[in-house]
Amino acid sequence: MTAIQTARQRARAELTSEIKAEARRQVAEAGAQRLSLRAVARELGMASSALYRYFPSRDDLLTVLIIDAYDALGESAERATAAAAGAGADARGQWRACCTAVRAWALAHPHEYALIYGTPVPGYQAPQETIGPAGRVAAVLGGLLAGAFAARGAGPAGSTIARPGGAAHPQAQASQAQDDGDGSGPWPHDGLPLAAPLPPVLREQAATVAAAIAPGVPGPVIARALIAFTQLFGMISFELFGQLVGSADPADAFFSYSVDQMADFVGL
Amino acid sequence: MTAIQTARQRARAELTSEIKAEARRQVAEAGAQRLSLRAVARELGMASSALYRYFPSRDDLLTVLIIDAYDALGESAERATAAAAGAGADARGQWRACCTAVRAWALAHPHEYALIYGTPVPGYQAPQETIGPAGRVAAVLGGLLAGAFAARGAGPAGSTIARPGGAAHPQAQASQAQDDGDGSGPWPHDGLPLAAPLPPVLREQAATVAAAIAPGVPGPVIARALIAFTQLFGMISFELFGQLVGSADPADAFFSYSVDQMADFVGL
DNA sequence: TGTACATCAGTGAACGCGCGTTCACTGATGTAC
DNA sequence: TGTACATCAGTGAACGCGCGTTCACTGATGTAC
Repeated sequence: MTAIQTARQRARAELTSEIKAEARRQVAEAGAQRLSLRAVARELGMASSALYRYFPSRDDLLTVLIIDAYDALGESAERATAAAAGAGADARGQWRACCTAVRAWALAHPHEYALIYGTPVPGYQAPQETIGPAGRVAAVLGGLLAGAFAARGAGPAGSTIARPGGAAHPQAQASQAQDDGDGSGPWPHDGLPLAAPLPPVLREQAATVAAAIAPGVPGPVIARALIAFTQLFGMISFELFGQLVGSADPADAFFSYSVDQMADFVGL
Repeated sequence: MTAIQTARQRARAELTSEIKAEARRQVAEAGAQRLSLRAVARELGMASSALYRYFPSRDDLLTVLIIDAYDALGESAERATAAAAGAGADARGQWRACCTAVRAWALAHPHEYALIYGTPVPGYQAPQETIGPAGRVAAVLGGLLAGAFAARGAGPAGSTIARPGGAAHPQAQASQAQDDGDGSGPWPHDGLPLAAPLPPVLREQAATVAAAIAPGVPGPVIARALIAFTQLFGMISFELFGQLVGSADPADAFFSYSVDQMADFVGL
């Protein structure tokens, strides 16, 4: 158990990743349900039974691929967001960058996208380990909201990421996560009233989400962010799965427009 | 070819629908990819080869099930909307009824929902016949918008479906489908500016959609309706596919809130 | 009304395929003394 | 440093399964004269 790996350990690590790579290749090419241990083994020039030294079953291999896909998507979103921030983009610009990266990744890896956001494999139960990676995109967007909210709450002096046309409300204070009441606060909603107060159940769910990934953001904004989040993935799924044929296909313009509208919607 | 069916014709019609029913049962229970011609034949007590007298291939049987699923969902949405209208609901109430019916159907028939809105079966190409049934829900919502828009454009006298709190703009006229410019018109947007004019591609796509299912509704409203539409199905898919676990699950409150927000968003 | 023929439903065997997983085994690598 | 033993990777055959589809066939139903 030293830092120096034995030859065996190195070989094992290498083969493990070769198996994953080949499996990923098959999923990318033909979809998750066509993933076959025998085909992977064949391609790697080994007996199919040998794979069982590395993965206890097909489902376990699938789980690893799912985690990898979530991670790849999450990393792509994080990178794009950070790059936008580095280039001086405000919160809205970063939101755009994140959403655009998610779509770009999905278009580039449609079967891997389907693996994580499409129909779940029947009988397959996502294990605990997938939860973290699955939340990375949400964490990025939640972080953006939290950052923007904190900056605005701090007043004009701290409003480096305030939207050019957006009217900050300097009189308000930054709220905490439990301040998820009616959403009246420092948030410029582009004139859109956050009218409907959250029903109790949603209020608590929003508080949980806020505590996890968007501290300080009030409940109604979280609720809207959830709406924007489901819209984002709904739109991408529709595009990939052919549901936009006959309406917004090709979807570039619609996507771009939607992202803008949803950024308005959440108050960025 | 008379109206009177021969015994053969009656038997054929009956068996055809029995096959479909059994196939539907299997899909409902285990998902589309588990649908097996042999299992269907087994359950019906006949040789598997006999099915080929009724359906030329497994894919054709699947296509029929897909069409049936679209039709069942569409009919459910249409019924609920009509019932709401019959009960005196305004356009917004009908919109709610339609969305709620879609979700209810999806929750009651998760595998059939996945069959039509989940990951497409690899290699399967949806044939022309699916297009009509696939558009029924969209047609309902488009019709609601068109009706509401026409009523408001006609002024207060015709505003039988005007929203109680909604401010109609009596000075404006009902626009035609090609009046899809900046969205300034008789539409009360709850203070939300339809600021961003549509880019050319989206503008044309919106005009096509409007011409098909929502005549007279301006482009920006169509674009927002498309956003609401993708949000609706994105949210339902997330709920069914387990993506809301840890945030808005159970999703009843979130769903209801979202429908309200999106009704505001499209100006109902 | 009766007969000859065509149409069609349904059968059962077979083709050819691929899959996940298990198991007893060989031989190489690593480890403890 | 060398030896005895334990660990582990990989093999190849086999189990048991299910699938979609084809084909030659039998026998019943329908039709034309």
